[in-house]
Amino acid sequence: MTEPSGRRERKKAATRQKIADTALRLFLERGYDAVGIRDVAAEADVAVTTVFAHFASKEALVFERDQDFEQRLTRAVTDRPAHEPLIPALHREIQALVRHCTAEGSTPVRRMIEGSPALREYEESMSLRHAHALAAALAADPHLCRSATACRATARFAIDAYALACRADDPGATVDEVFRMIEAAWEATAP
Amino acid sequence: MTEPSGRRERKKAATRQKIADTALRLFLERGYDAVGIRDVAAEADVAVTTVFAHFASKEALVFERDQDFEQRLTRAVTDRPAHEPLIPALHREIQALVRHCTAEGSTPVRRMIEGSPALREYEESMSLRHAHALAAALAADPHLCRSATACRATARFAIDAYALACRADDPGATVDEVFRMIEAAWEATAP
DNA sequence: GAAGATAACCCTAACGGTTAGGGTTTAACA
DNA sequence: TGTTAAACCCTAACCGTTAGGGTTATCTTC
Repeated sequence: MTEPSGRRERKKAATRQKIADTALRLFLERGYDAVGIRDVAAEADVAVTTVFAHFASKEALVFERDQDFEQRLTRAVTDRPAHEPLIPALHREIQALVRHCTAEGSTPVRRMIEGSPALREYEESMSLRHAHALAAALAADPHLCRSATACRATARFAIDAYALACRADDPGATVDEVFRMIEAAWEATAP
Repeated sequence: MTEPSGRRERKKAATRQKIADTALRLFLERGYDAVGIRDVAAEADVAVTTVFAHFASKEALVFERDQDFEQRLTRAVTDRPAHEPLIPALHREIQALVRHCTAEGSTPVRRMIEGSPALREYEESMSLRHAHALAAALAADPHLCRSATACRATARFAIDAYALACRADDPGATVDEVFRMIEAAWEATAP
């Protein structure tokens, strides 16, 4: 996003990118479990320790792109036009995120994730973090006078909608249907 | 549950119990991360391979008791009195499960789980499995004519209620509040 | 009761993700 | 220009987990 100015930062970003690209390529070529961290490091021509200096775990190599997920979610709430109701704004953003995750080129990656228990678990734990962040954003919104429980539940429901839709036959329709439920649930908590 | 008849089965069950007890004791004494599988095995006086013959992973040692969770959930749906509405039955069972998980003696275990990312992740992935099973039970119920999406979403919402309540200040009230939302969401899917 | 069959267990060695420790280069900057 | 610190490297290890192959105790069948 932000252009790195110094040579050092540029080189660092290049190294990171090379590792991520190499890893994803090898994973897709040979399968996630059949590729070791040592393979990735060798192919990217860096030391194993360098891989872990850029990525917290082997699984993180796969989800490299999804860093802004959390930010997009919370901003959909905090940056929405004044007086716009919450649920439609959330609905729209989740819809967009689902489209991004079910786009044409993402299919092999999704299949890989679904095929590896470790990756599924990792994705799920990311979702938990996202739900926490979203719940905090909801609780902080001055226009929404709801209990902490209502905020936390709604945040998890929204993440559920995303998770279900990414695996559904008709992702768009799934988001819409689950958000009809979320809308009703949210209304039921009106003070 | 079922009394093992032969000596072999009794000895096997005893070994399993000894491993689980030893593990939980050591974990609580020294902290989950500070205790290795080799420590548990040595203290329980068995081989490391024996530990993994009884438990699929280190994390599974902690959740040894919660095997019937899934069965209780699905049975709350399938075995409920004819014509009893779904949501109250689910509500009641989740309430009971939460009480079980927040009971007096469970506090140190909960603190340990919350303190270890590995355990939190494992618990979350168990929850996913439970949600799958519950969704299947809902989809199979002839009295509930709802879409697969509605069943899956409701199942996840119910699991969310459990997860939120286990970590809440007032677990009972949290279950009640979230189930008011779930009730509304479920009604919104009526055909 | 003796003779297999087999379940439960043991040991050793290894694999793969991950980290600690400590060294070298190179961009950044005073 | 010299100093600092970030990025990187190597080696060796830790830890969860599994494979391979052996020993003992229980079960079963004759």
